[in-house]
Amino acid sequence: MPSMAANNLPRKNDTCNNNHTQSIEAAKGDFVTRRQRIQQQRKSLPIASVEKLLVEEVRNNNTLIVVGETGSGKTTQLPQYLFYGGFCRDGGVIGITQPRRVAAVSVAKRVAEECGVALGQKVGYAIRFDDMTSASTRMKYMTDGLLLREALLDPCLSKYSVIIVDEAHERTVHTDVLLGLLKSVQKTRSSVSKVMNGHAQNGLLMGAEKDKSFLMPCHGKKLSPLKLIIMSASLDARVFSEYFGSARAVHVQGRQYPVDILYTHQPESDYLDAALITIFQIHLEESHGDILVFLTGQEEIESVERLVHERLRQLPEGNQKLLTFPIFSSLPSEKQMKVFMPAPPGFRKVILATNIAETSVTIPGIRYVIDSGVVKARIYDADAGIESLDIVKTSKAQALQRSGRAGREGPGKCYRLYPESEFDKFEDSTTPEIKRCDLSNVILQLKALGIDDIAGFDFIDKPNRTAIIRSLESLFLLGALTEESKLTDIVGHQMARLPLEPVYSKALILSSQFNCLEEMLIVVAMLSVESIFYAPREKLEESRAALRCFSSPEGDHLTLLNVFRASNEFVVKNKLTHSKEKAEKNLRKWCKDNFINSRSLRHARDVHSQIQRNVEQMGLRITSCGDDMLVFRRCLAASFFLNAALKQPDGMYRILSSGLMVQIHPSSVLFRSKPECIIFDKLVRTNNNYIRNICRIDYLWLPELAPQCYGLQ
DNA sequence: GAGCACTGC
Repeated sequence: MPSMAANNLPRKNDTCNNNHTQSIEAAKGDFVTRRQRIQQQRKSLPIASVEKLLVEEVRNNNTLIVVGETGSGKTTQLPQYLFYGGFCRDGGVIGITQPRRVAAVSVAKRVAEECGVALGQKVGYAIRFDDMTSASTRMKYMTDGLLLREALLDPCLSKYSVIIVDEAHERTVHTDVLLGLLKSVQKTRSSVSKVMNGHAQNGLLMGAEKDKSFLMPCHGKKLSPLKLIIMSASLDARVFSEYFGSARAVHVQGRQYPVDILYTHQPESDYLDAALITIFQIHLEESHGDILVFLTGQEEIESVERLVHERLRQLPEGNQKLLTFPIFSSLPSEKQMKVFMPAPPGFRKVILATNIAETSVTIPGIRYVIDSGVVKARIYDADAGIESLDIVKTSKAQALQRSGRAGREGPGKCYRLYPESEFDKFEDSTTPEIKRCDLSNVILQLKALGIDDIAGFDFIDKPNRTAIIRSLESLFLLGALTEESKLTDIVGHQMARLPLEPVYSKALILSSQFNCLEEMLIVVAMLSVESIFYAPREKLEESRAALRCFSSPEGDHLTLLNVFRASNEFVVKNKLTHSKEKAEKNLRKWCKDNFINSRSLRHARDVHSQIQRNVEQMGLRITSCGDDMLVFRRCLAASFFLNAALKQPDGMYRILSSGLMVQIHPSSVLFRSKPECIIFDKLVRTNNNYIRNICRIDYLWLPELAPQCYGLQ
């Protein structure tokens, strides 16, 4: 194989440096020892002892549950075992799904290195905006959401011989939908291959009669049965095993150092104060090692940070060697990166984190964990149709995950700020997301896959019936579904194809008729990402002044449009005179000066180019309304009519479709001016019912533009 | 007068 020779040579960024001072021979030597070291590490992983068993189990069973704790090596090793076990013969691909992008990328990189191949060849990854795969890719790491999207184009997932769903215990909405889909695909593919193998040549696919929708695209193709592996870190494999018809489960040992769990004797009335006391108790009495504190949000993190600094000043100078680092998702990435820097000699780090540090971010050097026992979680009230962020108790699994963060590099200690009796009352695991979110998108996807009976779909956990009905109604009002709840011919299919929330897709489709698709692409991209503006407490005034430069009296949508256009102008100018790297660096500086989160803006620019390609492929005409913002606002009203609200005498707003009383969020540019009639993007209940991203509209537009909702009866 | 965490062709 010609590629083998190339694969044995060191690659860029590997061991060969670019200035040619190192001889090829020396580089080869380094490379060999590095390869040997990797092979040794692989062999010492707990999973290595069961390689043969696992390959046999997969060969003999179509579905297998693999339970492996942290450090077992399951994610990196199992795909390689199966590859060398012959599961990619005939060109089949092993797909491995992850709930998070970073995991898909970093694991793929590691496995490519272990295999000694360039990333994107035998081993690759695919995530939104970034596809590192090729025709020769046989082990493909990806996000579970991406595989769901792939299923829209190829409902039988025909290129995959094996699909491994990793981190299934997290039970994200994507994982749950994927499990249902895979179960169905597996059934279909078994029946197709049985037929193809000559059991019944009369064309009647009896066993799969129920799954008609999946059969059609598979029909006529010779497909091998799909091997399915569900990997979970939870100790309880029963749920998955039962769901897949008593599938076999294999347990693989983890590799974790012991963590001492300490509880309080009494319940703490104030966990922030308890956290503070515990931080200093560890700092003054325990040996070296960094501290990770789990809190619920930015506000708590910032207040604990202030309190630590205050108390530190009261200590003798020798005891002041303690540094705090906050980390939460909306923190700009430069600041997030600081948690990874080792503390200066003699100093101890305290990391104050949200649950971002539970799974998404692994910080080295942690020996002590302080667990508040609470988390801010999304709750969905299906009856009222409101999402809220509530502080709730963690589950047992979550508490275990948190304490595990202390035992990654050596024995550790976890201080739970609650009594053991309290822990015993925690739920075993966190409620699956599908039971606590809006289902419009899930339903649209399933409908596009030909699954019409949503309530009858074989979910591992059935979503709330009211939530299903509510979403069906709103999809009907948006024109995606017919009265019989079938996907509508053009609009419904177009909406399912766009990787956006249904109401945003609707806005894009409508805007091409209103001649403002250019503006809507920008606004939808900006609404799709995390908060664009960054307002640190210590620079509140400056950040407000920066926002005023962009703000529009018509509302937040047009303000976002102004930000995107200003940034784009800056980018275009910069591209002419600077290298790509320099231009990107300059854009980050521009963002910082304007109190804009550069990560969010970059994300919005990625979404923008993706959905621009999408609408072009659909044949929509991209035209601009120029300065005629009235047209644009009318288009917003025609799309977001379910989110229209009227001002009340007391300054509150009443949502016309539900009657719910809400307030404009203080971050809105219309917080003070309070127009008579508005549409909003999102409603989230925190301390109040807050609506975010507001645009001024005319009340009289509603019966004209959304007669299905506001028409005269 | 205030922002859990992820994610998508």
